[in-house]
Amino acid sequence: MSDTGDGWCYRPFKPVLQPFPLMPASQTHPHLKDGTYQLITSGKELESALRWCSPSGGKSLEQSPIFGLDCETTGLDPHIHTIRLIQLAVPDQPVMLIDLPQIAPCDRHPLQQLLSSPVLKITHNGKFDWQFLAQAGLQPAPPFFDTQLAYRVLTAGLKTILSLQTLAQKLLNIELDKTQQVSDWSKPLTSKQLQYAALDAAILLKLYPILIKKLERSHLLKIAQLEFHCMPAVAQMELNGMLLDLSRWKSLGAKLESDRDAALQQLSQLRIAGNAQMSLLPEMTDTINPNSPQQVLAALQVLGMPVNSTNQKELVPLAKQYPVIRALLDYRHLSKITATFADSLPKHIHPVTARIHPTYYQLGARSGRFSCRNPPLQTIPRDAAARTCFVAAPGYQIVQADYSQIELRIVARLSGDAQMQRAYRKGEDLHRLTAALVTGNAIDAVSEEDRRLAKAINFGLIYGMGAAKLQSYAEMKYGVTLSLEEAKAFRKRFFEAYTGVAEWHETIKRSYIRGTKESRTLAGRRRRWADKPRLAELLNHPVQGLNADITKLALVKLNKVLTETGAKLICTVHDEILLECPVVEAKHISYLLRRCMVAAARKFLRPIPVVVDIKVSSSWGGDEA
DNA sequence: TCAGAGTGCGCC
DNA sequence: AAACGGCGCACGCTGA
Repeated sequence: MSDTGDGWCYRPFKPVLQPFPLMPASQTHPHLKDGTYQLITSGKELESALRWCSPSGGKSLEQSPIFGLDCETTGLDPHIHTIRLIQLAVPDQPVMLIDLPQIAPCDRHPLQQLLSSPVLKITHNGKFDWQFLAQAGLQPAPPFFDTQLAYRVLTAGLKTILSLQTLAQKLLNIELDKTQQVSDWSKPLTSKQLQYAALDAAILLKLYPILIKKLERSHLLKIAQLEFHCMPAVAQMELNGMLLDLSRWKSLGAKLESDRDAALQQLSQLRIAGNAQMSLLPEMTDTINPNSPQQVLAALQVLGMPVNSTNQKELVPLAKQYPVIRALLDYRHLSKITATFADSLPKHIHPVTARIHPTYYQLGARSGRFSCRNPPLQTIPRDAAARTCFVAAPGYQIVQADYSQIELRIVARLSGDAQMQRAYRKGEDLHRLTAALVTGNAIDAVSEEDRRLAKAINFGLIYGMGAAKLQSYAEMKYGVTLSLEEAKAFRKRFFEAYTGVAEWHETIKRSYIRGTKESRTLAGRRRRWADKPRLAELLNHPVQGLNADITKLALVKLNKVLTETGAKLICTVHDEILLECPVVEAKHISYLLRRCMVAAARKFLRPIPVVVDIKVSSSWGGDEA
């Protein structure tokens, strides 16, 4: 699909706003007049139901503008469980309940045709239905309208429950009884189950016009459509999963565990508090649990160390002076990695696919970013030792692409800062430039340490970090020691050098003072606050949110161009996209990936140039040694 | 005993 | 006046 020229380059659907008449009265549900259904249990019934109007008569279902789509399944895992019932709710018709297991695969063609037609499909958490339908060979095609995503787009930032039940109650004032949801869908279906299933799909048709109006009134229809178009990509990404080299991972885990134990050994030998030893054995008396912040803090204070907390921020500056603190930090790090990653990842290897399939929530973060869990692939340690364990299947390669300094480029775009814009247009290194500007050195004379300092300054100060925090942030993340006075001075010079950024901050500060309770990205995404936002949140959302908008647009573009290839989307981490593709296609896929990502970002960043770094290798962390 | 808030830290 | 944001998970601890 080519660029429509209106700022988006996927096909928008036309909202269908004409009201549809209520269906025949149902005796079984007092609140709804349209709970009637038609149970379809054979190929013959399916065929006649899907063209209930003769060709000479009225329109066929495919010409119907919309239908509500829902599935009941035998469980939650699309690699293991299967569809029991497909519900299609069409305006003016009884809900069609298709008992899929009873329809022979060769008789499913009319259904396949319907689902792959460009009719608007209304779903609630359609990612779930998409995955089960795809696994059944019935992959539904866009356009989609997802009531859950729509409601999240409308309420982003607020604590809101997103169940269909809640939406029905809030938007339609209908109480849905969900007790049947967890009933046994593998046995012959009861009329209660059928009634429940029909109602779920019928409700979607009712929610749709209400949500459309709300989205339009809030100028959020485009963002919602971006999310809807993104949904199939996310659904497919979850199905694809990632391949973990288990033996490699286990030997890494073993090494980390022995390193951890060595750090603990060192810690106990240092005898940090009288008789008390650091020990992992809680049944021993007189021991300190090194995993207990409380106990560790007490022990450090007994030793007379000037700490009020045991977090990294406090400890890192002391590590050079006290070997015991160094050992504690080493232990903490290794303990964290082994507990959170080494031990847990193998548990997530899927029994059927032998791959890892996390759950991605495309609106999991208030900013519009993805969140990811079970396992959180977005937080895998970035060192090569860990990431080389995520490998391509035999005959495949991993194509990894990430935006270079996307958040800083967004700041340059949003603030219009002349200095930043010029630097980016000339292809300069912005961290080097910042280093030169705050230290007063020539740009060619910037040392590596200065550049690390500048990174801390750039990433910290754009979101309004104060001098004290900059000081500890530079120390902790970049190993650069600053006095508070230096931190203050650098902060001052940063805003003197980047006056556009200072003005941009001022603009946001004014809306903050006026008491604004919402923020918009350049693409129109909105974040709301129930109470007064913090200034830093208002500074952050336009940047982090636009990053999310851009990455999602890239995914949408990508999904379109990958269909004819052997490439699979396997992971996304905020400004990064991972594909797995046959070795012979790697070069072509790299080209497509870069093109999609650059096009998506350019849409919003122009005139700031966009840079996408791409690596092709046998693993996420590059080619193994 | 167990849910839940709190601390701390992995990532971007 | 001063203020960096967004996540998920493991852990120890608290309190009903």
